[in-house]
Amino acid sequence: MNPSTSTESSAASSVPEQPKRLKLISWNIDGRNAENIKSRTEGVQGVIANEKPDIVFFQEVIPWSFAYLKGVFDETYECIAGGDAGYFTAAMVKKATVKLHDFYLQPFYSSKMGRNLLILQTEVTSSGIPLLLMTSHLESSNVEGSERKNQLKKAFEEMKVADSKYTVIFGGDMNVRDSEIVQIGGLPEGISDLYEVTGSRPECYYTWDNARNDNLYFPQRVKSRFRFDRAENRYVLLCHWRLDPDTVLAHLTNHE
Amino acid sequence: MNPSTSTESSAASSVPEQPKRLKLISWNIDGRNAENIKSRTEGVQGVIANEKPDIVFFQEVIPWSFAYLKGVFDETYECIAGGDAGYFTAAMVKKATVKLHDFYLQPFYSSKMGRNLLILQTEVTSSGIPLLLMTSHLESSNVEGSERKNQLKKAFEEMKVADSKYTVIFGGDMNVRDSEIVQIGGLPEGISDLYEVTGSRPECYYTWDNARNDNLYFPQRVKSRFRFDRAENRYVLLCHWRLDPDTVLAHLTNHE
DNA sequence: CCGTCATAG
DNA sequence: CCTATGACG
Ligand SMILES: [Mg+2]
Ligand SMILES: [Mg+2]
Repeated sequence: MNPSTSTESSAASSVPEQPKRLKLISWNIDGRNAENIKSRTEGVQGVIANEKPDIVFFQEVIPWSFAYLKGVFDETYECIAGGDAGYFTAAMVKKATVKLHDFYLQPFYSSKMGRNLLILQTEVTSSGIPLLLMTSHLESSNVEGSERKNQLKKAFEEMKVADSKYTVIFGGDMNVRDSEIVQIGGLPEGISDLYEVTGSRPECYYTWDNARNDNLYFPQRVKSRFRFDRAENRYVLLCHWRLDPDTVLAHLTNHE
Repeated sequence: MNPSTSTESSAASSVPEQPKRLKLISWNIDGRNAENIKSRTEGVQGVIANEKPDIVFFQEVIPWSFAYLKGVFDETYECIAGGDAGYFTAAMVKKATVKLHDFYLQPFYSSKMGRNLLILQTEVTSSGIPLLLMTSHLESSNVEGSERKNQLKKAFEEMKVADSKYTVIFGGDMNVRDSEIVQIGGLPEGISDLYEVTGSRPECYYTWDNARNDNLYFPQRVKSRFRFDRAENRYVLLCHWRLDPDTVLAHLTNHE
């Protein structure tokens, strides 16, 4: 059991006075699956408590698990939910290091699954660096590729039009295939993928691996795996990232 | 009603003494549809008689229509069938201009639809230019993309390994999407697409258009269209092609 | 939230 | 030989 994307950043050399690091975790905690939801959520709590990330992006929290995690972390983190029924995204920012100024939702109007974009306007407290945080759980399943590509384009558009003061981080469960990125014309100018900019290390590639995670069982001879969970970055000042392969264990997220 | 791909070539300038032109037609004549099969096949006959192509690639001939067309054109064309049951491909080469030396089939072993590759070893009579002609009707339907891509790769391989004396033309109903070409890594080095090398004229793009051809009716609000029919070329001497938009009318092939 | 297949529109 | 949906492995 592990979050699917865990990264750390350091500030660019133009702000050398305090090489501040930020730790980011993105994690689909499989709220669509009721099985062991209590113990799995306790496991999530344990990882967050150990890792002490500055920023957390969740997908598939449910009302119960959001209340639980907010109950645990309310003193140390701002906890923001992207919905209040079914399953939805959430974001947590560590009060000690990141100042939350505002947050809002951008709906995906043609989503059949109630998906949206959760956006937080924040600031790195120590340096004053403005940070726009975005997370989403894009339309699931291969057959919804067309809707998903539209959602991804809208998210990229949101990154591009953000105030130029912001370093923008868009991370989450994008359910996206590499071929779909090609089909929408690749990443827009100025936006980079954290897996790629950290050297495309093979051990960090798969974030959803049906051979390593039995949370969802499909009776296939050859198991499927994808890089569904990603983080895209429009950087202004924060730019050195490191991807942690141990916490990129294939959505290991879902299962305890 | 029109063939989907009609092209003419002229010899490269290195053989200037006789700027020989060749006319090629590729045409899926919709033998999977029994409706009006007789009158539609007579329509095919009429177009071939008018256009007098040097080379014809057919897909979806059936035993009856092959016998009919061979009966009509046997004196002026070599008529080769790629099968003898159900529906299959066929090729015709005009005896007056193209010499047929041999022909053979390459099976697609994992085809669920009995598809294969029909290959003719020929020679342009006037110039002696060796010409390898290949046609196929690659696996149909969107969901068979994986099988179809394998078939296409095998066909490209066949083009690449052909004796270097040959100019190779592979034309037919490839049922292929542009994205699938990208997924197999694009056209191999040395192979070019006749639509592209003739300037990618938009009026020649769609060869299967459900809005312009009611042979197959689907109750969709927005009709689909694709460039299913293509011709790929590994040229040695023949290299100047012209695509005829009037005969590229969207598989108009199928319907009279 | 996989890949494959069948069916309806 | 389209797209959308749902069942099944
Ligand atoms: Mg899930
Ligand atoms: Mg057909």
